[in-house]
Amino acid sequence: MSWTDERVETLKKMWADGQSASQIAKELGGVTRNAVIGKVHRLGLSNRVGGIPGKDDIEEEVALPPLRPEVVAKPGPEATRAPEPRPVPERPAAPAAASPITSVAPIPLRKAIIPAGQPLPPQPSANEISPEALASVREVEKRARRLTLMELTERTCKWPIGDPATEDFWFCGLPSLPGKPYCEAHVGVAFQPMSARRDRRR
DNA sequence: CCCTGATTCGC
DNA sequence: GCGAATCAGG
Repeated sequence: MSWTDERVETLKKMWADGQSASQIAKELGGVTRNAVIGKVHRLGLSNRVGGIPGKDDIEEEVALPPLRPEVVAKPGPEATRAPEPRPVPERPAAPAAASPITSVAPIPLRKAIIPAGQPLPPQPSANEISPEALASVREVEKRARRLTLMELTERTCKWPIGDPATEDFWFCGLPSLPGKPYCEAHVGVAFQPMSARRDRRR
């Protein structure tokens, strides 16, 4: 595979959108994440500064020695770094999600987290969940890995637990079922046959 | 162990 | 220019 204009386009778009190199590599196909990263650097759209700059952006080598004017005015053949104040792709500040059990808030997990085609975490009311599944879920949640949003991968359960408005919030994080966004227990409450829902519903 | 981006360097 | 290998880190 080669970097056709179209593929580069996809790369740029996804990178700007905050997708990881490996995700982009999967999407494109025929390339590894290394290839993607390499290309990203060559394209000069590397430093994908996204969130809080942290503290120090100025580094020793460039910032320390006050150069004389003539020295400064004469950049080498390869001294052009695009100052480019890039617009930061909006970050999902915090998922305005709530526990599926205790609340009915929507969950804006963006596509960067949930693979295409996956349904968003449902918000079943308590009376739509079988007592068995409910008990099972609560048991599992005690053993949840308590991952943060950033720690989620395609293989971790993305079921939100707790109140996102507080520190008392995390994601299940247990191994997700292959092809599913949740672990076994959470899949149990997330995916229910229509018939079962109808029977249980009032 | 899963993952992330960054860098190097032979091709 | 390309990207595998490697590095450094969460």
